[in-house]
Amino acid sequence: MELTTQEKIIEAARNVFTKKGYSATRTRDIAEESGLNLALINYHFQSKDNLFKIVILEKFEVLFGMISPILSDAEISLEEKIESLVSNYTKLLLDNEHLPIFVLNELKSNEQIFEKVLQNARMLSQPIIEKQLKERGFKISTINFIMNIVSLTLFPFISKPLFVSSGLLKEEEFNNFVMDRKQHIPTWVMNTLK
Amino acid sequence: MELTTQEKIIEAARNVFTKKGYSATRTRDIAEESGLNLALINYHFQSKDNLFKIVILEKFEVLFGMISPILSDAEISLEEKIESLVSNYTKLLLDNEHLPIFVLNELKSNEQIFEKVLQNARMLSQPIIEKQLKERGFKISTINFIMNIVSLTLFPFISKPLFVSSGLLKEEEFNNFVMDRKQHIPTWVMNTLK
DNA sequence: GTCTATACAAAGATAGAC
DNA sequence: GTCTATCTTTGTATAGAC
Repeated sequence: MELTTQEKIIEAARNVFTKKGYSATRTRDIAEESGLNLALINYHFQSKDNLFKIVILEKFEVLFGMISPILSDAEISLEEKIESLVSNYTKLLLDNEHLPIFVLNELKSNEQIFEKVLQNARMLSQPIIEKQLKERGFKISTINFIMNIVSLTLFPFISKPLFVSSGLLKEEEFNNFVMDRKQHIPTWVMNTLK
Repeated sequence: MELTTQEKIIEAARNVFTKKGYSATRTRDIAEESGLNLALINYHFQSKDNLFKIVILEKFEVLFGMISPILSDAEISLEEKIESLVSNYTKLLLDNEHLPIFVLNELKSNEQIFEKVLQNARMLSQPIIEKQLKERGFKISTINFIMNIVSLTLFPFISKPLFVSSGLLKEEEFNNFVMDRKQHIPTWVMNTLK
């Protein structure tokens, strides 16, 4: 548990940025959270912006890096792909509730930051999925197939504050709610293919 | 087209807040956008915070106000309810792309602001839906039913920057993409009920 | 009601001692 | 590498002239 100063700053930045977003985060918050002096942030990372880029690219990778390896593996069946995605995302987001809205919100206003990552084109075209859908005689487009899986899995986390505040869902029921959905989503998605 | 100064400020505030969020918005941006003097914002609305509350509550109402009237109407069948929600949302969001991520992101950090609105409990419990689902012998819970409709409809707009940047979807195809989904979502949702 | 000018506070960045 | 103190910029709010 011997973190260097740089690692301490990054770890604190992860917490604060993810919770409050770029603009609402003050470098002073990060200094406090890390227990370090304010000046050290600029000493090690030059600017708030630099530090933010490191954090957001890392979070982006965590959130969307898993999609392509799973989808593009020809050895994995459609059913297993859905199960794997839903299961991995549910697990990830139960531990990182703010992650999707953070990344998607910042992506909206900072598309240029992500260009480099996205140029690696990890998500670009999914010929394997297309082939698997075709072989089974399913008419749905690849993009709709992916969109449906991700929508049904991620959106509950994004809209949690809404459903909780409205009383439709209780805070303490939420974990059970998404764990229950994890079981159903594969069936639901397969039913959209017929 | 004779807008009062107050209306001009609110209109400008709507644009800037929705696009950039609360923290990233400077009152100077709103003054510029409205073509009015900076001092007028405080004269008419006392503070940035006050102005923001007006805008966010209004947007919240626009975004989620339509759900309950549709769902709680016993005269509307399940199929028609889904079609109506999907259709209304698609239309609304095609003209207000930033709306859902804006509201959901701010809701995350400002739940207290919405308490008053949510206490009206327009979404609180949906006995009609429950009855309709039961009558038809569908086993799905009310909350999953609502969540699925909203997820499949709203998430594409929230994740648009991601899919566009990744190349999976082209900017100019997006409108057609969601219009096409509008046709399919009712069928998909009905298939989750069986 | 509206504007100019400015006060005041907060936040990012840096200089220089240790 | 780290800290204290400080500079500069930016953002919110207000005073006072018109």
